[in-house]
Amino acid sequence: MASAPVLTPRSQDFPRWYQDVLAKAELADNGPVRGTMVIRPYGYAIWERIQAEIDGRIKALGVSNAYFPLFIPESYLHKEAEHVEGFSPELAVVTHGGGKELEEPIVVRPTSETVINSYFAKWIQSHRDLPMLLNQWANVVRWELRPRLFLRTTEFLWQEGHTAHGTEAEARAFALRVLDEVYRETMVEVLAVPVLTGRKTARERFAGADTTWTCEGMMGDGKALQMGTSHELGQNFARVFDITFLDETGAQAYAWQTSWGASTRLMGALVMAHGDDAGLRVPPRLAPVQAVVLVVRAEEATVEAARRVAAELAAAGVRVETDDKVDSSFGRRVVGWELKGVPLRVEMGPRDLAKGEAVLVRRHDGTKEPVALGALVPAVLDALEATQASMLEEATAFRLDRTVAVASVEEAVEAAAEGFATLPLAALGPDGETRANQAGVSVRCLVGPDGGPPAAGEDEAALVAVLGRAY
RNA sequence: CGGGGAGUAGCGCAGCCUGGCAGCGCACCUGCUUUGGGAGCAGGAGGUCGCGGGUUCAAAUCCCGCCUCCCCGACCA
Repeated sequence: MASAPVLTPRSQDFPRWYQDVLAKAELADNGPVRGTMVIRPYGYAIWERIQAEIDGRIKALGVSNAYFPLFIPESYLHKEAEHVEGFSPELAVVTHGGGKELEEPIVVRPTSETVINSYFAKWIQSHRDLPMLLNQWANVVRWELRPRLFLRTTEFLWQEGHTAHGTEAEARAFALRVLDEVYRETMVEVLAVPVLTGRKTARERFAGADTTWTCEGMMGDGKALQMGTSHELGQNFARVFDITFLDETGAQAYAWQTSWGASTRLMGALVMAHGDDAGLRVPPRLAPVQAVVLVVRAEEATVEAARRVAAELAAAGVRVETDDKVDSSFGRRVVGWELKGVPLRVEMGPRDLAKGEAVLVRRHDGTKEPVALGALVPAVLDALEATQASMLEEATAFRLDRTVAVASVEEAVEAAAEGFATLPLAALGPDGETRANQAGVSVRCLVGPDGGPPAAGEDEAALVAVLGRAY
């Protein structure tokens, strides 16, 4: 029974396909105010899983969660020159409260360096107070010119980590640990997105940072997405917020700081890195629902058997749901679960039961296999593992296939139409970045000769620039 | 902010040129038959035609002004 495609085909119109997926997988809707977003229950369930994975890794580094206010005195933003310059154009400012005009305008946080550091100044007195390692889960507001659900919304959810250290070396090491052990690991191991990690150029780095480290993913259309950043703030904020401490020798010193964040943009990355023409595909380690037990027909024995199977799977640690909504047709329900990207379906009908089997269907590649009921639990566990691995392999192969080593900016611009271009930093030259930018291509990050983040003291001439079009 | 599209039922659209009962597909409700890849038939419900003004006996349609959304670009997590 042929029918119209469920979604706009990805190859036909990628942005349209993206929006179709968000709508039909019930991830998000536009909010009533331009650029705002409603995250629907299924989308939020995925976000909560992302949060849990990131939060656990943050805490493993010894960081504690805290919460700072949404409102920031405007004057705070002005203390750090580059910071205010970077964020001023996109601030939402509150000028009235309680029916009266405010004496000092209040800014809705675009990020929280300023408030948090004003408290760090209070809390840090001695080298014994260091390192101070805090994180908060919060919403922030940036008045973006061109909003796009999950990728660039006026209000978005994220975590922002803020730390203070006694030495530059310690701060740098911490920023890099976050980049690797929190972000890269979550993105690669959980989201199955093989991100590149590297350093931002001066032009691309965070407003107020000395160095910005980034995770860059390749989306299904070959464009790059910045999925998380970790900044070395040097002593820039310490100087303006007066974060000083007495070191072991009794000398007064400014703290060295980092900040780092990852946001609901990761939801966009998930869709664009793994989605296909049938909808979303969620990697098993991330999926809020890893398997759905699908009752084909409404027969009592089938429903009972399905419930039993679901209970066994749940007992084995699988996040499982039972679909016995047989007042919808089988085909409709299948399409619904495919749109949502649930990794596995266990289909159970009277024919299967007669044989003592169920049909195990993998969303990742569409393969179906009959499995004896007694062997279902291990089969599901295996299929989840295999799917996770295949998704990462597939995304990695895609990125490699779309990455070209080039020798000039012109070649890089050409290659960026399809994906990434790698260009020796020496060949980029002093004005190469500008020329690439004019062609709609940016330097996503600088990597060392081995492809990872450049090591401390690495010869700049040996670095490689990764260029691409970006979201 | 520059360029390009579009606002008509929950979603997708036709109608507009040439003014004359506001329509189609999907979704929704009821009933029956169905259910192994978006079921079929029958009967229903649902509308400030983006907003404001103007022309006219009469405006979704013509005129003026405004607003919003989407896509491409510059900015960004």
